[in-house]
Amino acid sequence: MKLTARSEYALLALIYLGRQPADVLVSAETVAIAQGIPPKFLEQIFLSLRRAKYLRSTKGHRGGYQLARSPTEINLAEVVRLFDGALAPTESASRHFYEPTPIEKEEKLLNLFKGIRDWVSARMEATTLADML
Amino acid sequence: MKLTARSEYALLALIYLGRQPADVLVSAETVAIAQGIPPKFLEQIFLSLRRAKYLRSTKGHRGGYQLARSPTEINLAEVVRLFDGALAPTESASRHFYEPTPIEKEEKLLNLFKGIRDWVSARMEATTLADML
DNA sequence: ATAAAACCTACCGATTTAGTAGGTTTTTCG
DNA sequence: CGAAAAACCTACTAAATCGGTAGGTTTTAT
Repeated sequence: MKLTARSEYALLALIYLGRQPADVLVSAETVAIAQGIPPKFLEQIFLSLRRAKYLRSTKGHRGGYQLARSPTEINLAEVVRLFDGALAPTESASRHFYEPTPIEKEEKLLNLFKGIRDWVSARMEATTLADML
Repeated sequence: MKLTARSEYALLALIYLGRQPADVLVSAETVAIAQGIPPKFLEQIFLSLRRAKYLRSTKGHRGGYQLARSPTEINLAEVVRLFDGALAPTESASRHFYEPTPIEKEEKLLNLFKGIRDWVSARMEATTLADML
């Protein structure tokens, strides 16, 4: 029931970048210091964010990062999923894969958790980076 | 964003016990087999559930467990918290305790997560074991 | 040429998780 | 009375995950 530091940091960094004018490049180092994130750790996170097309990067001296999409087109659910995987409160698979997993036989419990997952997903999908600026 | 096996198993076991007539004793072993839970692991879980007053136990031959409260008086939020701790999606403390943690400076983000936590809590507090039977 | 930046991969220590193991006590039943 | 069945309790452990760190390489502006 908890986010990892990775997704928290990713969100904080995206928020910071979202506040910059669209054409400005900011180094990972700068963002790290501004948001209180371990610099080398943020580098890794930015690598993932770039590969997932949330960021564009420019190499070399005076290079840096900028958002690759408008803040209104980045929803928080996607970002969190990128780092933490599914938003569901129960796995209900992976282990016990050979036979119907115990919880899956308890329909009401399963539906409760599905309902929660759906609500949380919907809530976070409806929230964009723009809402956080 | 995920429950541990402990709370899943606890819920499954409670559901099973909730389905028994109120005065029947069931051994941990029986519940374990019925719900597909590793028996010795379930023993530990039952120990916690008894200490937290969800279960009553009777020792010795023909002994076993039974619910200590009516299914309508056991809400799922409490059970999950017993094993997994708080339901909040972000810790936002513990680390960084010396200075205002980065996420706490981002009010909007923080409020989003508080809102989610509150909704999930409310939902699970409103759901009782009786609803799962 | 140098410095600043992104890029990339490997590693690592601590914590948490999901159990197992192995005993002790208590109680009922034959 | 003795055996079996049950709860009780504590310690251990193997594996995964988490939160980083380290240390290099490549690219580019100045």
